[in-house]
Amino acid sequence: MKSKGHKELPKPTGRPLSFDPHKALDRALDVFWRKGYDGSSLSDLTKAMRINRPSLYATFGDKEKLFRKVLDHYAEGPASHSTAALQEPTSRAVVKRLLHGTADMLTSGGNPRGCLWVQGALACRNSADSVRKELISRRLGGEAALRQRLKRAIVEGDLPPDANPASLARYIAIIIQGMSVQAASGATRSQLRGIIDIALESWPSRRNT
Amino acid sequence: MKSKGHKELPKPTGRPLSFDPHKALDRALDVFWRKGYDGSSLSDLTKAMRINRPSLYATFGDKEKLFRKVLDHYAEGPASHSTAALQEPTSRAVVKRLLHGTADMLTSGGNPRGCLWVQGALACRNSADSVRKELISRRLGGEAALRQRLKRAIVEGDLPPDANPASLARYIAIIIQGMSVQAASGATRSQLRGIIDIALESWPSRRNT
DNA sequence: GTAATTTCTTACCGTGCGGTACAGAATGGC
DNA sequence: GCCATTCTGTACCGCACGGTAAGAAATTAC
Repeated sequence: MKSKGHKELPKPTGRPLSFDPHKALDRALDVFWRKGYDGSSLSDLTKAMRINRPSLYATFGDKEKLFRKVLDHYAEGPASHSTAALQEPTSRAVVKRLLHGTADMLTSGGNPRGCLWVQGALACRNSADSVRKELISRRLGGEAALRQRLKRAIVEGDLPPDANPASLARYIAIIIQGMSVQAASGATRSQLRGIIDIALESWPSRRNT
Repeated sequence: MKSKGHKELPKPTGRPLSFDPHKALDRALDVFWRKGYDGSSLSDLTKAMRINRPSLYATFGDKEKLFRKVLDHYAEGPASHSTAALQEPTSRAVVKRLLHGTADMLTSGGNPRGCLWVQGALACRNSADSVRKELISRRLGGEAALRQRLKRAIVEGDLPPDANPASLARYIAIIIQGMSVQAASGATRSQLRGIIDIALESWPSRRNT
């Protein structure tokens, strides 16, 4: 590998791209989100992205690499609330924002129903096994980040010292993933909010934040 | 349709079946459970069922009809705890048995990880749209049964009169479906039990059952 | 035995899949 | 102009899919 310069735009010779890769990724996200990994065929993708098949291959690699890039795009876009929520001051505020942000995203009119991380992971055929593992690892990663945040909350006195960060984080993860399934079944935003209220009743906290 | 006798075994002429349809259904359940609807090919199925393809077609109809029969088989077998749990005397006992029964099933060594109703419903391609709807309807049916049971609990004074049966049933459904996703991600039985303990802390009840 | 009936075996059909070869079109360098 | 370089469009490849036609094999009825 050569050392790359600061932002070297190395005189792009040759025929220029006729599409915006960022927009194309957006449209690919929409397809994968709606249909899952296996359910999205290359024809679906190229049609939505308004790109020919060899262009897709040249720009993004094969289908699986495109999917991974879409996952990054998803984490930075529609799912960005899940990382942003960790910065709330108290654990209760973190969890509250996490759950409400998820419920809003799951039932936003412009988005497909459900969560890409959950939709894509299940019911994939064997050939997509690495994709399944990737999604599992991303879900576990989010859960681990929350667990770390809850540990900090204990140190800060925000959660009681005998609280179990691992179980609590897993509990929240289950709520999120369950809401995703419910949203795919047609649950409305207010219904999800009703569930969040119940789920938060058992949240341990020293303050009534 | 002619009126059928009590157990008429109407002298089966012709070549007899060389397999047990019940066992074959068992093996088909295993395949669908592990791989989902779309992920299970006819070759996977016939290989596991030890049946030739035309035999499958003659006995069970096409792939979708076989899947529906497998769903019934699943409801009567591995998932039978979910209907049995409704007969517990108190709402708390119902929910407790429901959740623990699910956790046990999800992490039973002999079973595939996860829940057939959840695994199969998501990430299916368009062609299997009717299958997706069938699974959604079965999940909503289970939720409705629990809701009715909780309404009865209010009448019986087992739940406070201001409890919301619809939200509570949905809350439990979310826990179940979330556990299914977690089990597919590798969660262990004791981890799931830890979550159940947290989830039940917010359960309203007049007795400490 | 022979006919009738039902199941089993093999081999195949059309379709859509993910991925690619190849030639033509659009740019920069000179 | 004219080359090198890069992208686009079409048409194709091998493969696995769900589903089926046709005849051989196994049983009962008589």
